[in-house]
Amino acid sequence: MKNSFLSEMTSRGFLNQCTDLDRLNEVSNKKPIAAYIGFDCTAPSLHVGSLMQIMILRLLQKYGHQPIVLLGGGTTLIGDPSGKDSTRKILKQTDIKKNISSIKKTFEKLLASKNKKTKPIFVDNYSWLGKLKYIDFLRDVGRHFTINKMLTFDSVKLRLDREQSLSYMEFNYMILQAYDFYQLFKKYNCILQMGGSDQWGNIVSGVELTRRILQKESFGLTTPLITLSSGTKMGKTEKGAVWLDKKMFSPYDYWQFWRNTADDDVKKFLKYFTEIEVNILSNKIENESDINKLKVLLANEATKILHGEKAARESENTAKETFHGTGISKNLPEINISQSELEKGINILDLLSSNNIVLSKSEARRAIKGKGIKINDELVTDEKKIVSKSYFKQGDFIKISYGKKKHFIIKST
RNA sequence: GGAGGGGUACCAAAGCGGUCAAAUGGGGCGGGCUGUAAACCCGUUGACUUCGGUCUUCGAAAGUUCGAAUCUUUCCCCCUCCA
Repeated sequence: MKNSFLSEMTSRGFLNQCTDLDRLNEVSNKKPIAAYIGFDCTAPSLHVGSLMQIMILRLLQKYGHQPIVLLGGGTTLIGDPSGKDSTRKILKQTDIKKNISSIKKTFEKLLASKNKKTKPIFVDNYSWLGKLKYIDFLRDVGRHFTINKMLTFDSVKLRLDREQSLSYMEFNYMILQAYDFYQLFKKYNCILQMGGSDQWGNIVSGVELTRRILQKESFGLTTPLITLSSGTKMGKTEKGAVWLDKKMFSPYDYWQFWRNTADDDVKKFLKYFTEIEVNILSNKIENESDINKLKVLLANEATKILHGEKAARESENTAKETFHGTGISKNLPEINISQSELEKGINILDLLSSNNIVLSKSEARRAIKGKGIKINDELVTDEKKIVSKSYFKQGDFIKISYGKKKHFIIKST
């Protein structure tokens, strides 16, 4: 296979299943295509769970194809049952709208928009789903779906097998998603839908629907499920989900997330989440005996893609200073405390709890008992300790640490 | 519609009148070891505390009792079997 979109998809390990790989390769090598991936809008930000899909959109652009980003303003109202044990909470439309505009900003950072031919097209499926007329829809679209077949899809079958309820509303999800594909095919000549492996059923439905209504060929492709060596789901940290929006998850935390990748996942992640050429990458992996250097490489590259080169560099420096050097990085999260309060002195428990370093005073007490709190790298043993101006190191800040990885800087205002 | 089983902390699951802020396991957090890994070991895991205690919690509400997660009544919700 020559150097093409699909060849790189393969070499990076993004390929799980495709409706017709050879034919798609042929078509996509002949001329640029438009391809879409849909995203749920259940939260104001995407998280790393969607990152692989985003990397694929970038890859499309790299090879001159056009990505279509479908933000599911309509389908999020329903809730995709795929891969879920139970029905999710139903969101209000106003919240979904807010989520969409917030998520869109992230995409605008991640996808290049200079080149007219490859700049992303954003669509919200509410614009057509919201207009559907029930009877017409049943006649035009519903007739192409048989219950017999729908019952065989994993998203449905798994629920039924586990005796979890599946509402009629959710049962319709795959039809709506299929309809999305059909609409995008008509509007933008979009011939390919991609998604995670749990989307296979929904995607195939779309390919079939397009064929039945328009007698046109289209393709579906899924990515593998990311499995961690620990067996847990990717993207959870002590801080919760790893969000892509820096307001919800700071660039430094993001960098740390990648830096803390398990040994067995590093090589895989380098392929997935960096854009280093595959052969160069294999070379690096082979010649590097220190796995921690690879983790730093991963963290730098991944952070660069999302937050930019500067943020990546700063994060690396912050990490170096906090974990290796004796210095204190000014990039750590800051806590501002008024001059007058500092003059008076603040009890350590209050300081910790009122600045969200810990959730309660009880937790603060526990942390101190368990040797988890340090001020300027000195262990705090007395929960009655008063923090005042005299702790200011190098003149203008105090470093306060909870455990080995959570550090804060206190400044006076 | 009929019969039965159940709702306990982040999750799973014990407890079935006082010794229960609630066994145990998982997860989380902290410490040790190390490489900011993994595995392993230790501690901790409702809130407030002058460290004596105090307050709020076992689906919801009301009641019995000196005393309730545990007993009674009503309500809500889940599940299993039969129709």
